[in-house]
Amino acid sequence: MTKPRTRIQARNSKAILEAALDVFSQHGFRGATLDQIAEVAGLSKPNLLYYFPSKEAVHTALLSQLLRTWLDPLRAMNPDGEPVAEIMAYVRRKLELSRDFPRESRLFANEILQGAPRMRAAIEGDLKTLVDEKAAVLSAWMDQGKIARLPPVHLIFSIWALTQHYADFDVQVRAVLGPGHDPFTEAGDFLETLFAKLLSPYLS
Amino acid sequence: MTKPRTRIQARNSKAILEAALDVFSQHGFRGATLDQIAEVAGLSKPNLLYYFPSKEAVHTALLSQLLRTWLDPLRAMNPDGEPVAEIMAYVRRKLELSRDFPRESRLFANEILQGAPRMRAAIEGDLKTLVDEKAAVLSAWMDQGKIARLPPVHLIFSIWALTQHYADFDVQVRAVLGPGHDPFTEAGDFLETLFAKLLSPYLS
DNA sequence: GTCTATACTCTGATAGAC
DNA sequence: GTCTATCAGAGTATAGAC
Repeated sequence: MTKPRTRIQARNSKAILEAALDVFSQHGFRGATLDQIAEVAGLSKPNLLYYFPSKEAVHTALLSQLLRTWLDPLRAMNPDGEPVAEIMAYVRRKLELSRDFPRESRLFANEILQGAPRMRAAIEGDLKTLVDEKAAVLSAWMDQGKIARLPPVHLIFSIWALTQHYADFDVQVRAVLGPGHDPFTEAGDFLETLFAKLLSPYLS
Repeated sequence: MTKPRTRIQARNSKAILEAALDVFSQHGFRGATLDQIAEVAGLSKPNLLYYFPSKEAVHTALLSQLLRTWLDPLRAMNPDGEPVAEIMAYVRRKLELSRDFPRESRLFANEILQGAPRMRAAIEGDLKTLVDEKAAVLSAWMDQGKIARLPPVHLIFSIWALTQHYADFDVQVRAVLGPGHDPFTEAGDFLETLFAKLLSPYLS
């Protein structure tokens, strides 16, 4: 079912992936059931299995889309741009992903928590390659004294950790903040301050 | 099986909780199976169910231990100590928890990812109370100009996010760093630099 | 293309022998 | 206290009518 040919196929395929995102992101691969996915999608279970040959296939379809979307903001970091502005823009885009696509973030988190059994190749391949490339860019900026000298890969980890936290631990964040708070707006301001100070090359 | 009375009971209870920690932390509640837990523990499934009445009970036993251990480092933050040193010590202890008890960290992460169905009360209660209390301490330190003015709760979130990332996303961290790295040692140095700069009250 | 019916396996839990 | 046997229900997947 890679290329939907009719309108009804397109609609059902989309409904299935949408439902699967709900269920897989909340319960992980093994905790998710086709019954639940089919119900959320508004289809019978056999009908779901007409569109995708197996549970595994549905999951794989979601994951293959995911990594691309997930890495786009990092890919967009321009080596020829102004260093601090480029990094800040990356932080902002990553936080927007957390805000607008929290289920995708949790799907990814679930996969990594489980030891990345279905993504290991992508992580050791595409992901590592891209990070290495961008770490080199960060290193060059540090050599030029444009930003503070820090271990570049850990700097990238810190951006991932801080932005994804607001999607993955949303329940905890909201419970602790209490009502009357907008987590993502507050996080945006906080992270801007944090990285402005961290990246500043002046002062220890 | 709250109070083991014989040596064999103590040993088996411990083996079950140990095995359950392995399995629940990797697959979440629904993804974990009693078969798997029993096998890892080296017991038959009925024998496991002699010690704990249900799957739920095993999980609950793990979680009730968890939150206490997890919050101890924050609880230990002393309002009468030297502010920067206290916060740094908290970061260090939290990172040590990630290094020494990664499965516990992932168990917690799984529970929150799933919407905290079995921990909501604890999070909205004990956890929130403690965070509110410590946020007040941080605010006082900011008022006294001892540390930079930042949203205190988000400062705490940032410590959680940055330290837990190295446990929860361990697979990704190691894959990206490649061989020949010690993630936790490097993280310790990096986070020390990060929070030193962030907390510094001087300079914007 | 979609549905009903169903095969077959896995999972949580119990009964009862030892 | 531990084991074998087993149950009822849920789980993935398939067959075949329409």
